[in-house]
Amino acid sequence: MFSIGQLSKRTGVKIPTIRYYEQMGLIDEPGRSEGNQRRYTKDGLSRLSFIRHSRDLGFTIEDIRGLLDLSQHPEEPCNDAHSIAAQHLREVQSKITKLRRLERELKRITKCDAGNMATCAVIETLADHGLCETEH
Amino acid sequence: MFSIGQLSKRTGVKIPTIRYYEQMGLIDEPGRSEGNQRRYTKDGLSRLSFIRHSRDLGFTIEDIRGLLDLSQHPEEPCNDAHSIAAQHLREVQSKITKLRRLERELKRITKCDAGNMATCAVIETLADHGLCETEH
DNA sequence: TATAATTCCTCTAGCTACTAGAGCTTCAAG
DNA sequence: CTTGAAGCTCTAGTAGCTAGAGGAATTATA
Repeated sequence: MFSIGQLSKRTGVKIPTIRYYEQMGLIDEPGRSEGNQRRYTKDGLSRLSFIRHSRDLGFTIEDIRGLLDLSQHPEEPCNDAHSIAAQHLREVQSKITKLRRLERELKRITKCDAGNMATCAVIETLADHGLCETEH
Repeated sequence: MFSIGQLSKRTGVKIPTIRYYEQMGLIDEPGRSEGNQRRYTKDGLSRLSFIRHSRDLGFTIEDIRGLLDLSQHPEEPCNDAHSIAAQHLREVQSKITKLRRLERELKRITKCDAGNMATCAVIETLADHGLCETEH
């Protein structure tokens, strides 16, 4: 049996976040001590680790809800789990693409070495969209 | 003089967002028609374009507040504008790095072709952090 | 066993940057 | 002068937490 603090230390999930997940229905309401404090089992620990790990990989709460459901049915085919992960991969890739475009643009405008605002490439570019090299 | 709708069309910023920026103090309260509707000048238009463009480049509202302030002082040196942009560039680059790690991990786990949940790499990886290839 | 330090409880509100909707008023065209 | 589009204010909701108030329970030390 773990207290919420111990669970937090073992999983790296902050205490208020654990309570938040409980509220969102991602984890079951655990048992309570006589004094009404939460007491977790190993099952609770592994479920929370699953959630933590999924969040690290950037899955949304709703994705995780689905993945958790799916993981409860070991005999079923795992197409659904795959499509959630594959969809997420596409989102990640599209974010990367966008950020790389931003990076290029920011690199370009921060290269400016004008002395003052009036001729500063940063300010000038922001003021005038026409100076951008790429669409965004 | 533009109505809020015209301003919205010219800048691509949605109407409620324009009002939101006003509330946040990013743009000045514009004049009003006799019937209390907002009326914008060219100055308002260029300020909003500046904001729009900055948001496209991923600057936060607070960053933009700073950049707008700086752009009002054309005679001053532009070191501050640069450091805001350079800092933002670093943040973008760090996001890219993280996302690339995620991408690698997601690619790996979605390659799984197990038939069912019990042996599915997606579920298994999420359940057991030890199976990850990289830290995240 | 008494007390002190720590942890835990619930509840509410705040963060970013918007977006949506209700219910009402004004504007512009015909 | 009517009608439909556009505008007004205000409130609340989005994701995923985080912070703080005010109080109760648990654990460690004396």
